[in-house]
Order: sequence, then C-alpha cells, then structure tokens
Amino acid sequence: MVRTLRPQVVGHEVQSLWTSGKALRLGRPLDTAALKKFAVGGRIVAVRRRAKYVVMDVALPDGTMGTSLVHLGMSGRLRVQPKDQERPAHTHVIWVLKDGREIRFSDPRRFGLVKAARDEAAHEELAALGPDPLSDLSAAYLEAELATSRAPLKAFLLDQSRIAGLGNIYVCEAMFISGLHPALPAHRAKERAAALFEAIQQTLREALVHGGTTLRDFIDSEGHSGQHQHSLWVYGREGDPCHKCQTPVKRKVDGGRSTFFCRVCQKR
DNA sequence: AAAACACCCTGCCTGC
DNA sequence: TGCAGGCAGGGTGTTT
Repeated sequence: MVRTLRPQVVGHEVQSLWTSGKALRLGRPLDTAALKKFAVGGRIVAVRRRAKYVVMDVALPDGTMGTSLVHLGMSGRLRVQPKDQERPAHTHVIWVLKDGREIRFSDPRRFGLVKAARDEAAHEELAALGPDPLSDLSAAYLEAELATSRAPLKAFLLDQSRIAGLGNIYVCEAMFISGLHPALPAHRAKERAAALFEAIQQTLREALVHGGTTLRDFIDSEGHSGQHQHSLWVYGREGDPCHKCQTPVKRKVDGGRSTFFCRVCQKR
C-alpha cells in the first residue's frame, strides 16, 4: 500500500479533509478536528510503514509537522482517485488534494483506524510495537525472545509486541517454511530461531514482490490486486496436498482464527 | 502468564 | 429465490 501511495501523493498539498463521522475500531469516533489540524493546508512529505500502520507525515504552513496514522484492519483500503470519480462504498476519511485528486480511506467492516497527532511519538499505538521483521529483527533477537515465552508459537508470532507486522497468513506461511508446528511452545523453537527468521523474511519479501496477498479485500492505492495468493504454501489450502509431501493440509481454529499447517512437515 | 472467547461490522459464499 | 449459518487478512478487553 505504501509503495503505491508514496509516489502518488508525496509533495502534494492537502486542501481539506472530510470524514463520515462514523466510529471505526472499538467504537471510537473519528477525531475529525485532529485529522484536520495535522493535515489541512500542509504538504505531504513522507508516506511510511511501521508494522501494519501506514504513516503519513505532513509539513504544516506554520512550520510544524503533523503525522497521520492509518491501520487497514481487515477490509480497509486507501485509494487515490480524481474527486469527480464515484467514491468507494463505506468511505470514512478523505484527504482532498489541491490538484483535484483525493486520498480515500474506505472500510466496510470498520475494524480499521485513522488518527492524527503532532508526531509519531504521540501515537501510543506505535510505542508498544516490537521490531519490524524486515528492518529491525535479527535471528539472535528472535532466539532471545522465543526463550522467554511458553505460548504456542503461532500466538507468539502474532503478538505485535514481540514482532510487529505479521498477520495470520504470513505467520502460517513462515511456520510451514521453517517446518515448525503452530502449537510448539515458543521457547522450544529457540534452536530453530535462525530458520524461522529466514522463513519470516522470505515470506514477506516474496509477498511484497507479488504486490501483496489478495484473498478478498486487499487492493493497492491504484486499485490493483496482489498476486501472492497464488504462491501460498498452506494458507487457505485445507484438504489440498502439501506442496512438499502431498499430505492433505490441515486447518484448525484457535482463538477464533484459522491455522493452516502440514502435520507431517511441521513437527512439534 | 496465557488461553479461550466475545466483540466491533459488513459482505460474500455455501447449503438447505 | 430466500434465508440461515459460517467465514474473513485485526485488535482489544474480559473471563477462565
């Protein structure tokens, strides 16, 4: 999302901002006043990613900065479209650009998050996040963290305070690639930390090369689907043959979420 | 400390 | 064709 959004909007001025006023995550109403205060009249100077958050930095006319934060949740989308194009259903925030285009956040399920503050440090959501797997994680750090947890490996990897940015799909994929069972207590995976680290990075890098994974909702800011869903090892493949050993892929549910794995290739 | 579950919300797909 | 049930890439809060 960031890779397609950045070249479209950096350097452009935010003329005005509109919100639906509807509540997003946890019933929290959109803070329209803050979203305006930290963007309107300013120039977008950077679009970045921190874990699963899209971070947009704006240089304001009074010389100060503003930082807007977007989490797409399950069904959130960011699109850049001309203002006269029909807006997507369930649009909740629009940054109107001076050149006649608009950045539109839509989110049917409203599990997403959009907020703004003075800077990144003022967003408490970001403070509790662990290292990013592609830039700040090392095999040594992962090994040390694994050693401190008895939780099932899958729960450990989904915990954003341990490692930030892995979701259900990529956790399933990384566990398959490294041959680790989702129920394995985290501390018992410590000897395999290097393999797990490599699997996590490989999974994310390949997904990025393929433009993301589109199962239902994901499209980038230009409206293109990802292609990585065609390269998944186990996710969504219940009953289909394992790509390594042909054993049917298993699905189990824990904590209300599906886990896909191969009971032959992934040892406890 | 950690697991299990409910919950926020809409859309889509399946089976009856 | 309609309806009910199940499912969904996330995160938080409560209970066990």
